[in-house]
Amino acid sequence: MVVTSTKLYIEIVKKIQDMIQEDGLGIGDKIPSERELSERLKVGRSSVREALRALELLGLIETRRGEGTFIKDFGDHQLVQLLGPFILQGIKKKSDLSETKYLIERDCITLACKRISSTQLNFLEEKALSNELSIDLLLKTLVESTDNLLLLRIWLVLNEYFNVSTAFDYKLNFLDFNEIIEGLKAGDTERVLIEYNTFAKKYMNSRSEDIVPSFDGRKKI
Amino acid sequence: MVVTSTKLYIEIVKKIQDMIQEDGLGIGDKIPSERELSERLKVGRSSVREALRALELLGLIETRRGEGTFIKDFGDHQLVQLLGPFILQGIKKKSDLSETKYLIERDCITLACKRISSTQLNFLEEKALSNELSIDLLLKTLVESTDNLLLLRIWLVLNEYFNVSTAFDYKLNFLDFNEIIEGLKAGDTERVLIEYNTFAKKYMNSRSEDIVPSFDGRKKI
DNA sequence: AAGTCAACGTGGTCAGACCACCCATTTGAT
DNA sequence: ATCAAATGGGTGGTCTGACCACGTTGACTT
Repeated sequence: MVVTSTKLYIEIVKKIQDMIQEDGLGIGDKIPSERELSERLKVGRSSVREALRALELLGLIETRRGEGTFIKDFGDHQLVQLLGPFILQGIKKKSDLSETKYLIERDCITLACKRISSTQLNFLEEKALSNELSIDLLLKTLVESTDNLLLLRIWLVLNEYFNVSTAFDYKLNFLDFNEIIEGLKAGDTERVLIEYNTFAKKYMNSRSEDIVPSFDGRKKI
Repeated sequence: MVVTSTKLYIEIVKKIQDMIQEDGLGIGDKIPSERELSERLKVGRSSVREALRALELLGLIETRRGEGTFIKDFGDHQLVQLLGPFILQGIKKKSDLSETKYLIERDCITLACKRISSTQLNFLEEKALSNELSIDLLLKTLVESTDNLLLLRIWLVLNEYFNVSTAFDYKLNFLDFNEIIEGLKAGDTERVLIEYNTFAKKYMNSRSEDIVPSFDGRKKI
């Protein structure tokens, strides 16, 4: 038998990803059945299943009993739901998460001030008026407006992790949202960031003094 | 048979988590073998394995063939490693990659100026003197100095893909490195960033005017 | 033509087998 | 008595085949 130093199911995950790419499959498409994958890749079905479970946890596929396995729109994974009890242990890591999230959001806001489209601005205004604008939706729209798909995907993962690992339900009122939207309209980065910091600081538990003061302490240099 | 609406392996994950908590197991401890879990939970071993794969993916456990399964320090998730190829898949615009890499590096440099240790500074100085300091090594050290494991993992993935997808072999000489190291010593963020920008600009092909001018054009506000 | 239902394909699960590996113990030679 | 080699048991890693539960499809009935 072939010697495999790395775990087989990891290899299978990669092969399936390659297969998807080669066959040009997209969101919603059906991938080969477990039995067919097992045959094509010449591995046991149980190994294929372990690989599929991994992909499922990552939110890349969706399995429907009796139907098959389908490529899913990237997003809501099971993943984080399972972490609940455990995540409380790694305090140090939790700050890693919030810190990283903060940094990326700040970058995205800076970009958004230059790149956001009028369509997206109108969308935000409408949502704010009808009181349907949440912080999550605002941030997501801003990250999207950077027109950087990679940045968006990273943020989606971070945000999902963050939402299940933290009890952060801070709310902004209409005036806060309006201030941000007006800042975006004017392309005034500082104005938007100052408003953003008012609530972002609240979840930046530790070490925040290293990064947040980019405005408060800006003058000190 | 009992009707199970949710997937069995999800249930098993929860039960294992409960079991760990009840037994008061901590980091490094060994959890029951797959066969024993299968017996105690009255489920098939393959189902237990699917649950363990999930926990492994989340970085909560570590399996060692011939030894057993052990509770791991929550942190270095396999997650980002597996997510890497996926996140980057379908990123058509290479500029997304370089832009994201740039933003994260700039954030890390800002943090590094406050957090880098004297040990790390000495390391950089030695490497620079012996002409063994590459841009990659410099950046990696700076990212590490942020003491943010998540940030490090994201950067590692980005850098890896950047290096294979781009022919960027710009070199810095000793004086350039020295300028950066001196800036780090003094905690002078701007000084380091200005030097960093001199070569970072070179791989920021498009849209760079949106982000790079944070120093060049800073005065315009 | 519209409705019914049986066969098929799918994922979900189980049981048992064998392998590769680690480790502690026993065994053997020196 | 000492120490190295062989052994045996326990563990995760993988494969196979079987059965179940569910959705779809298409031929059959009405």
